[in-house]
Amino acid sequence: MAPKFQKLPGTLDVLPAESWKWQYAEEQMRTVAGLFGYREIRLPTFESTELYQRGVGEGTDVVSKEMYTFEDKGGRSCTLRPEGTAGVVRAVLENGLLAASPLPLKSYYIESHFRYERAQKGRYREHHQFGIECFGTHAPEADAEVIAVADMLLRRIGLGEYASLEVNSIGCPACRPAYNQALRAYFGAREGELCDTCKGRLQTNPLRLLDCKEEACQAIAKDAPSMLEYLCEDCAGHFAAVQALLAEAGIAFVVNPRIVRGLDYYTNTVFEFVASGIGAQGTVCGGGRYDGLIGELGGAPTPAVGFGMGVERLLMLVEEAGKLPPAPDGPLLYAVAADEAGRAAARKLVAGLRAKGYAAEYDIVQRSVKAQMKAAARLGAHFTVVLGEAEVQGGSAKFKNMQEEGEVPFLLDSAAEALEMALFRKTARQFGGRLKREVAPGTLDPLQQCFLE
RNA sequence: GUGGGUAUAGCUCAGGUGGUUAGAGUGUCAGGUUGUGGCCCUGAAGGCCGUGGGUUCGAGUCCCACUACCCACCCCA
Repeated sequence: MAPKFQKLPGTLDVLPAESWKWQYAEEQMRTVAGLFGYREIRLPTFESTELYQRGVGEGTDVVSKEMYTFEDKGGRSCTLRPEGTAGVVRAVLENGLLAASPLPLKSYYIESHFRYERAQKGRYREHHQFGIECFGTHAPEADAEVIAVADMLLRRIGLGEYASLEVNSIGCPACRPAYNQALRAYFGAREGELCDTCKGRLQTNPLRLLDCKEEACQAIAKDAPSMLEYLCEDCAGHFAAVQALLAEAGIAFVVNPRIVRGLDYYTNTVFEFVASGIGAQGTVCGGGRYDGLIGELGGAPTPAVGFGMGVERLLMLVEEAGKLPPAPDGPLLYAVAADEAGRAAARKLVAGLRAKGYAAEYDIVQRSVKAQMKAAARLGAHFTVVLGEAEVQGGSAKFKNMQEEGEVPFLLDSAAEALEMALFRKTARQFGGRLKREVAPGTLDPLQQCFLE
């Protein structure tokens, strides 16, 4: 029975039952970004089409055939952002941030990107990306730091052994032309064996031949001259320094001379974190240096590095690896009402707990006691209490622990405080005294926090 | 843009060679226990079988088109 309205191809619903996974991932992203001093930037979802044409590059697939472009009522050509960097650069320049703030300028974002392409596992038309950008330094330490952010996030989220880092350098305007020349000479000699798209790219962008997935092309590319042999002195030194810094930081990597990025703005360092388990889309995170982009978009030439990380892909990997944390706790109390008097008492008790900052629920569908108990169990409530005429008269009720055995009588007037105490004890047992050292600051709620102090 | 596969209940799926009231499991709701969850039992609700054509006396079943989804290419996160 096809519903009247269905979501558009390549879009995704994140339903209430699983939104906590997204919140968890985003929380980790914000935490790690914060540890490295990156601050959030929030930008418009659409920009002028020209920004992307100039920024990402007319020759890229993203710009030439994947953009959601429309004309608004004022006759402007607008485009739903297909990637994050161009918009960040625009905002940084428009607001004069490079002049007004101390360098480096570090920012991060978590936002939707839109690309019109055929959806498949791990690839969507609207996908979410966590990205960071670091402006104003050409030092290799910046490259290493940007990579370290991605590495730390992947480790914290449980993917340390599942995603591997590949790095490369694609040179700068000083050394790239010579390399392109060498590639043309090498591939040109065997042009007949190349696939059609590669034949075309031979002139326009020979770098991309290295990236072709065609078997025949790969076989040829295997022995192609490496960019690394053509790097100018500056680029070679920079790349060597980046590698040394990564090694020093204990971040494992392999140099893969065949990684090239699909966006035109990259220079020097490029990198990808790749993993298996999300279909054919192995790249969870991709990025690199883009020293030419700011100038291209009208700013004073400024070096920059950054990366983008696919949130959907990240979550797929985390689930695949079985590294998701347990689902969040249910309410502290579900107050079951047996009659009208009990209903009023339940409302009061629940309101009191909520005011203290604890999740608590009662039945708002007027169901039977049994159905309310079922609802409480399904929600994962820690405690239930059945309230009716008798309890209201007597002023006390038995609170049932839903997760262990046992019923405890509490006075209704002080039930909220009693439940707080019960939660204290539970927390104490769960975490024990070593908690302080093992748990990162900010991951505990205020109650757990004060228990520790 | 290209190729392959799929489309039946909220979800996962059965429904040889076309035949009359379309099934299971699970989930939902209710009852068995007139005030107590998880196990068990019973019942109910929930389907113009993706959409539109065609073949046929008759189509969930065969044919065509469309659409969507899945997988892959391309590209990218």
